[in-house]
Amino acid sequence: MKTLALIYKKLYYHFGPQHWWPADSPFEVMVGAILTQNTNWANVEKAIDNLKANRLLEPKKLYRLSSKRLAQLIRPVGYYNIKARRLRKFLKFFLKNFHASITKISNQAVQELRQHLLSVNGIGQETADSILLYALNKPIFVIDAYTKRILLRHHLIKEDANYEIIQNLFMQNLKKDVKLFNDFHALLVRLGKEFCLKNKPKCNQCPLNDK
DNA sequence: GACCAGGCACATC
DNA sequence: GATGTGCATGGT
Repeated sequence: MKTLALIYKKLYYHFGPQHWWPADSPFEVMVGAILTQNTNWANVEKAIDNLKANRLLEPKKLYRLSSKRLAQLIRPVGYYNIKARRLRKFLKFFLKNFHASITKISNQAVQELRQHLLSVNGIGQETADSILLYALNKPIFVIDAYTKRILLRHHLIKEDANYEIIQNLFMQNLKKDVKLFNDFHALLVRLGKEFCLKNKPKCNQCPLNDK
C-alpha cells in the first residue's frame, strides 16, 4: 500500500523542494490566497505586480481603495468584482481584529483562528488553510482540487470524500510539521500541473508510478 | 474555440 | 442536504 509519507518521498526526490508560497511577506500570501481562487497563478502574479507597482500592497492602503478601483487593479485574476469585495472583507477583518498585525493574528489559537477566518465572507476552507499554513506557519494541511484528483487516481480516497475527510487523512497520518505540510502540498500542486491533468492525465509518466 | 486554472457563496429543488 | 450556477481573465 502506498502511504502518504512514501508519496511525499517520491515527489520530493523527483521535483525537489518547492519553496512555497512565492511571496515577499505574509500579507502578500494572504492577498494571493484570495486572488488565486479558481485561477491560474500566473494571473495572480500580474495582479500582485499591479498592486506592488502602485505601492498599494499594504493593509490600510488597500482597504482605503474603493471596490471599483481595487477591481481594476486585480483585473487579470478574473472574477475581479467578487474578489475585490472578498479582499476588502478580509482586510476589514484583519484591520479591525488584529490591527493588521501578523504577530497578533498568529497569537490566536489555531482552531479558533480557523473558525474566525471561515466566518469571513469569501474565505472558504482552502483559503483559510492556505493563510494558516503559508502566511502564519501553522501546521494545517491544505486541500485543493489537485490534491483530491491525485488521491482519487491513486485510489486513496473515494469520489465523495469531502474537504474534511481528505484533510484528516493527511493530518492523522503525518507528523504535524509545518515544513512537511508546506512542501508536500506544493509538490502535489506541481504534480497536478505537470502530470495529473484533468482531462489529459500523463499517468504513464507519473513520478508516483513504480520504477 | 474549447478547456482549464492553487474556490466560494448562494439559489433552488 | 445535495446539486446547480454565477463569477471572468489569460494561457494552451
